[in-house]
Amino acid sequence: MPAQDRTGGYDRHAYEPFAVTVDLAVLTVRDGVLHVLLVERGQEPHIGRWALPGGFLLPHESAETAARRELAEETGLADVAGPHLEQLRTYSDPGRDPRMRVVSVAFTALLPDAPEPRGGGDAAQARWLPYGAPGPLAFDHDRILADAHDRVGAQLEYRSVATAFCPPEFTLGELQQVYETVWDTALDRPNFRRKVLATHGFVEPVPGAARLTGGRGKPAALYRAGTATTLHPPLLRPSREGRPA
Amino acid sequence: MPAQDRTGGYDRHAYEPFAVTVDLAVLTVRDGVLHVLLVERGQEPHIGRWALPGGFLLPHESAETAARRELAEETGLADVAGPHLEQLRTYSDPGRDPRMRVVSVAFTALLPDAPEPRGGGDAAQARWLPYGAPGPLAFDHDRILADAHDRVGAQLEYRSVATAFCPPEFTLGELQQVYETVWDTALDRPNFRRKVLATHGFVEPVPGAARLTGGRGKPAALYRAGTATTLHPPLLRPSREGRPA
DNA sequence: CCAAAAGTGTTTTTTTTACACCCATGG
DNA sequence: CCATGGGTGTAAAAAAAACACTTTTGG
Repeated sequence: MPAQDRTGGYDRHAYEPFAVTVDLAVLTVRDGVLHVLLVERGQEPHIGRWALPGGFLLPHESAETAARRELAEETGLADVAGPHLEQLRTYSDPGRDPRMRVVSVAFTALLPDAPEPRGGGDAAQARWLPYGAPGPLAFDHDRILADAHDRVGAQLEYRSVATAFCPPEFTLGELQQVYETVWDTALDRPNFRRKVLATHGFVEPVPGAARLTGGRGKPAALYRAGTATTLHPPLLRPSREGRPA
Repeated sequence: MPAQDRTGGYDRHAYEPFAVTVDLAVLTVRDGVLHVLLVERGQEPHIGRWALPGGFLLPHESAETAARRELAEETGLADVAGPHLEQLRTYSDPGRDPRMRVVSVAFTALLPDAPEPRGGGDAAQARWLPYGAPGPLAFDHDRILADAHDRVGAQLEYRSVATAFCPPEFTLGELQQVYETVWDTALDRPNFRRKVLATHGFVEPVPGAARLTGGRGKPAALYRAGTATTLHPPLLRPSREGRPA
């Protein structure tokens, strides 16, 4: 809620000030492996550990604006439309930063392929690392990253976010690889194709265009992201009911 | 992210302080109508308008703790387990409060039936109002409330949140009414019943218990919320493809 | 006996799955 | 001509939808 009190007048001392930051879980799929953009910490606490990129909100920025700015600084991307960026949740446990009270708004960003980040300025150099590879991250970033992965996995079912992992023009094989990578499941190609094409507004064909993938095989038709944001019907993840633990 | 900088040392002036609050979208279903818990504002800005309940974070509180405390204060409930409470998203546009910079973490709370709120202390009296009935709310609360409604509607499909609208023991008819109210759609009773019972962990029967609903008709068997948090398979909302706008 | 609400059964339709098969390309 | 990846067809199985019908209660 905006500033408000229940005792009558407006009281400037009714609140405590907090530092507000954004954290970014930036994901991409590279050769069938999920990668995360991480920064190595240069000072205590957690010096030498990997951390999610992020930074403070400037006085007149919304969290969304700050997240997009940080993303541009960290990756060196000057994208016009910009990558897919979405709020994940806010982490506010006292003690999540030992130095001070910090409330952090976490975002998930999805990027096509993996342009190696060019340090865009004063920012510490960020690097793509395979998801799960770097040991424990700094602060509560393991938790944030796990939440981001869960959320993206769930969103693939009913939102058209998978195309955010793909370049502007992509093949259905590439789209399928996104699903298989994030879900860590193999999918039946004919059935995947049919579902995607039946889900209207998900993808639209680029007439006549085709591209060879992997150097061999029949060139694949190209598609662009459609206008839909939600998938009707959804593309449900295969159930893992009778599966070995 | 926790406090961090890119320029070397730790700089206490690298950030601006913000006021951090929580806002609550508290929902219940009463007689087949969705109701929201609202507070009438007693001072400027937006004096006399309805607003979502909420308040400031205390220095050593997480947003979740603050939300639960505010909910208890506002409703007078002293629930042990407490109602279903879940983070919605964070609203941080500069200018959302004309007086100062306020970042607000919004929550959705779901309650069974509608205990009329008893003012639990110094809090302004809160009231249940039908969803959509009160004109424009204060600040950006219309947006927050709409987001909450969207989210809950979507969650009914793949999460077991519907039981949070029901008392500890409920009939399948009551559960169905939750779906019908939030989705604003009629559902086929036999099919609904089958789906709910097939979704394992959603509900479990209370052996031998039954209750008369509406004074007439066959007494309905009672159920409790199951242990599942996600629904397998999901209970998909009927598609509105060929529907009149 | 009637109305109302719960609960069961069954047929039809649609969707999903599994898998066989054909196509186009590079080496 | 074979390996590789793209693309189509189809029959069997499963799931969803539609709707008739039975049960149990209060009046």
